[in-house]
Amino acid sequence: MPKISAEQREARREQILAAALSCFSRDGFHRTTTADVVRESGLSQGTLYLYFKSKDDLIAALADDRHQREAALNALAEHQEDPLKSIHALIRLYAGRLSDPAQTDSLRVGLQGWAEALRNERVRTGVLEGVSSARSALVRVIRRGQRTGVFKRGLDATAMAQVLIALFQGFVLQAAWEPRRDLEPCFKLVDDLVQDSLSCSR
Amino acid sequence: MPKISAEQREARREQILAAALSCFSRDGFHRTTTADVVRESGLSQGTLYLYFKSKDDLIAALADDRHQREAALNALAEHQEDPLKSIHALIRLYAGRLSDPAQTDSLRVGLQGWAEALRNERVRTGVLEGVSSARSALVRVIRRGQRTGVFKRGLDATAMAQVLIALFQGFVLQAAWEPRRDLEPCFKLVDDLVQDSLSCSR
DNA sequence: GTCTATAATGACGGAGTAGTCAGTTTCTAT
DNA sequence: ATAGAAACTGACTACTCCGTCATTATAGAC
Repeated sequence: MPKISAEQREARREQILAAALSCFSRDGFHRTTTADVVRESGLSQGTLYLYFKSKDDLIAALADDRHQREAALNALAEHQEDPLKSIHALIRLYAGRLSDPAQTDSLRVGLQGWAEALRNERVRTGVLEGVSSARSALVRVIRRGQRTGVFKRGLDATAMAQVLIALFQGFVLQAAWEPRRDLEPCFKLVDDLVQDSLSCSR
Repeated sequence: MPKISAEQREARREQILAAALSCFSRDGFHRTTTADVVRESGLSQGTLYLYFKSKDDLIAALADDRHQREAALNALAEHQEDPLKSIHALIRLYAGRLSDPAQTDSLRVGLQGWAEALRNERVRTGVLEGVSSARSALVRVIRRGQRTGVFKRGLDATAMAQVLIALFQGFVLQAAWEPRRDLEPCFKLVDDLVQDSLSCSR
């Protein structure tokens, strides 16, 4: 029989992941040593390897966690009645994340992950799946708006979704580089642009 | 007296930088060893250190190079007469870069650099200066358009510039992750959106 | 309390890497 | 030719880091 409960086990895991997030945010994946993570977590070298197969596995686990959370968020915003409200809700949601000091570590590590996606197949798959599912969600919202006559018909929904995603990704970069920078005017402008370009009511 | 001319010296330097770009694109900054760069360049371990102080210095030099080139590009597009044409030219310029197979290494390494900017002060400064100068260039173009009455007056030029930059940055990510993906519909859409939201002619 | 399986520990080995430097080659001036 | 300086070489060093494993600690069964 297990010496610790499943909850305790999960808590240990989270403890390591939290330590790793903090270290990775500070020093990046590659300049962070497993010893750093161990020190930050308060555990021991060996224990790390009871919970993760390798350092790469730890990185991938962080990425998985992140994408799971993101998917949940996106799903949340999608289920508004008014399609225009859905999109505005998404914009507000991301705007909030970018300016929330509690999420800077996550932002910074996310950016590291984007670079890592170029070489690490598992991270790459996660990122692309994340983008792709966000895109389909947006496309569904836009198409629904077009069907119900709230949005202009002529618009290329896929392209529009992709543009919105690129926009958010760019803001993530800028927020990660300069947490102080106020992106609020930009979000305001995007709100207006979306209104103008999507909505039939001018 | 020097044994080789300044041109030869510069050529050697470029030779190393080219090798580094190729290696970094393939394996990332941190999984690339100096031995890799040396092998790819056809020189020797010691020679690398005759041209660069350290591996970090090599990375920073690549970043500097890049930003120099980018600044030149931006300046080029800025000096169109018609402000709207300036912006469209910039869009086409970036669109071209993203789909040019000869530039994938540069794209991929650029993304690495964006992550590196979080920790490496010199890279960070370069990136921020690059963004900032692109932004001011865009702002100048937009303001000029507003003065001459081609663009809507009410618009927040700074926010608009920042939005455009975020957009491009997002496209860079997507192009780096999926070189196959056709972003053309997106650029088309951006063209139209810019037209709609900036221009007074509808 | 004792026994056993599970969990945790941390010192260590082996692999790999950045940067150096004593020696070699090559260019130029004379 | 030859000297001497500049450029180049590559084996080597000192160091770091990941992952292991023999050992120790601990929780629960009885």
